[in-house]
Amino acid sequence: MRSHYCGHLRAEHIGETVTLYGWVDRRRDHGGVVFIDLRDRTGVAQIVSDPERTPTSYQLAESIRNEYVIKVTGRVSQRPAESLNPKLPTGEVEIYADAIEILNAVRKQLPFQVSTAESETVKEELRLKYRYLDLRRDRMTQNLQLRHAVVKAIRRFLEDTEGFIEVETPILTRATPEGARDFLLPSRVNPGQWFALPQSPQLFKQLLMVSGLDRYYQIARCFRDEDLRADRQPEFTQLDMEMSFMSVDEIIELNERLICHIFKTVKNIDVPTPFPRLTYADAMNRYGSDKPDTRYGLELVDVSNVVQECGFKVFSGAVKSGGIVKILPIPGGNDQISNVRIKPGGDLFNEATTAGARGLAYIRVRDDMAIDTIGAIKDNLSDEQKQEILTLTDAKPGHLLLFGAGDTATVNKTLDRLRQVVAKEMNLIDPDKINLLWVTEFPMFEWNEDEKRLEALHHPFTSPFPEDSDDLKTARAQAYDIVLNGFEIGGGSLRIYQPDIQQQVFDTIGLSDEEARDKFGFLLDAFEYGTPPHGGIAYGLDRVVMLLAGEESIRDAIAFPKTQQARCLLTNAPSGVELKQLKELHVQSTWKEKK
RNA sequence: GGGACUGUAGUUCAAUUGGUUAGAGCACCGCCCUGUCACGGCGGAAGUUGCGGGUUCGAACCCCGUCAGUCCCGCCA
Repeated sequence: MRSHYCGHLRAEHIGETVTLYGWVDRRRDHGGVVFIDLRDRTGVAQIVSDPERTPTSYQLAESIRNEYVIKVTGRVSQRPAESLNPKLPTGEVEIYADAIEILNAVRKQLPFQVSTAESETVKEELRLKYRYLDLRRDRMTQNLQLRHAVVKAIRRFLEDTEGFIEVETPILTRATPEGARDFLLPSRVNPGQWFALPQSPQLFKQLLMVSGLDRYYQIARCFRDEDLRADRQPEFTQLDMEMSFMSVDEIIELNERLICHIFKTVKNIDVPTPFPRLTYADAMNRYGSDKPDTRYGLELVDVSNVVQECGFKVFSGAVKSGGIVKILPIPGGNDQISNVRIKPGGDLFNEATTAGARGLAYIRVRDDMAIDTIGAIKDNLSDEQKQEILTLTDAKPGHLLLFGAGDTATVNKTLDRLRQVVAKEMNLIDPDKINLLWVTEFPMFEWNEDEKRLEALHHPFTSPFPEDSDDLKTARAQAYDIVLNGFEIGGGSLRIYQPDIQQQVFDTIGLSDEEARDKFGFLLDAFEYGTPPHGGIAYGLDRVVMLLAGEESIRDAIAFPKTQQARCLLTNAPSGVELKQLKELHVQSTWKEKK
């Protein structure tokens, strides 16, 4: 006799006597024959119990109600071709039960139905409160299994074929001055001092390179105390990697093989290599985004040069004050998108203003190539200028051209959003398409207007291009992001390994010597002891799983996620604590309970 | 911190747009049927319309506040 857990029953077991465990989803008793649909993970296994042979089962039929956890012992059989009911499918695997034992009962009325199509639309609030039932649903079970398959593929590839080892790094660590807000934990033993939860194992993995562990990886939990989004959780999992003595090309090549291995193992999909590469400058120019979705076209066209001297102040003024004017050309958009939607109050107009745009100018190309447009363009642009715009955008009859004018960042952001909305609406996205690309040559720094200083775009340990070292402020970083269908799924860089360059970077972002010494002294010290050139990458594992599972929320790739208010509805965390605990931790609560 | 959407029976939704006793499917309970697999038939129970105010002869519907969930902006090296 063999034992099987629910889901392990297969056709090759026919004829065997087995013991099967599982949840009973539904019960039908028909004249003493007990039919139980036993959920397995690939379909429905069926238990048939014949009262003529097994009177105990018949009595059971009277007592089974609702859902139960059961143990069934019986013979695996195949439904015969000459079924009593000709409507029924034949050849199904089912169990002829000798004994059914109830192991545990299920409460009479579940908070929501687990097994019907309707359960797909249950309010998320309920799903999260009863997450253990939600995870019983096939879709969520499959997501967790997919996640496991991804992690397993990663481990197999990195450990067995590439010689990486996994090293765990501390969860209780130091607060970092740059980057996201830290989760802080008071130290009981060290009054007034605080641990921080790691935003990533960044510094530890660099130190591991100093230690000579030249191929490190970790499935690492990371924490960032920022507001949540559909693809952002405060607690998330990275695949974190770091390697010594490898060039950018070598790191990229290894990671392409890793990703191919994951796709092949998990989805049986062959992803062609090498992945396309776009520089940051090209990505911003052509798509207005550093994580463009290149499954469809709709590339942006810069017309700043055409309109910089035109009479329309919004256009010429934007260019003269250092900004740009760009166009999102939409083939067929003339018919698809009405003026109501582009003008104030329309959804596309709102989309644009949400991104920071002041308005949304447009040109419609008629069948005879004449144009319909707003008065300001009609009156203030010369025929030559209009013609040049049509030429640059490769406009054809039926095209709709949407304008963005203003500072570069706002224009790019506006047209990026519009591009995505339009692509979705016009069904330009092939859902089966997998589009992977590298974005490279990021700038080292970005101006932070609020703090009036330069900030590391990636992080302050990223190495600049050696040939750009004359002026670090405008230098490019040896950094790379990997983008899957418009989602940034990972990013990395070659790191700085020379103390003097690290010092220059700290200087550039305005980190004082004392502060640098205080926060990163250990790293600068370590660099004095022969640090190998190294670099690495980190992937957002939850996001990868979300995309592979075809989900639109990262929550569906995580077993126990938080709500947008960063709460766990299952455990109702966070919660208040005893005053005694706060005292031990030398923390005073200033929070007042609302009445 | 800000904007938008949602909240009605266990659950998914409806309620002719302010008008009688707030309805239906599934689930639940009872009886019947019995090779079911979204079984079928008959019957039943089930509601502080998230919560608190207000307007009105009258509120699920309008107004104010509040709570919760979702999406977005800010934020996320």
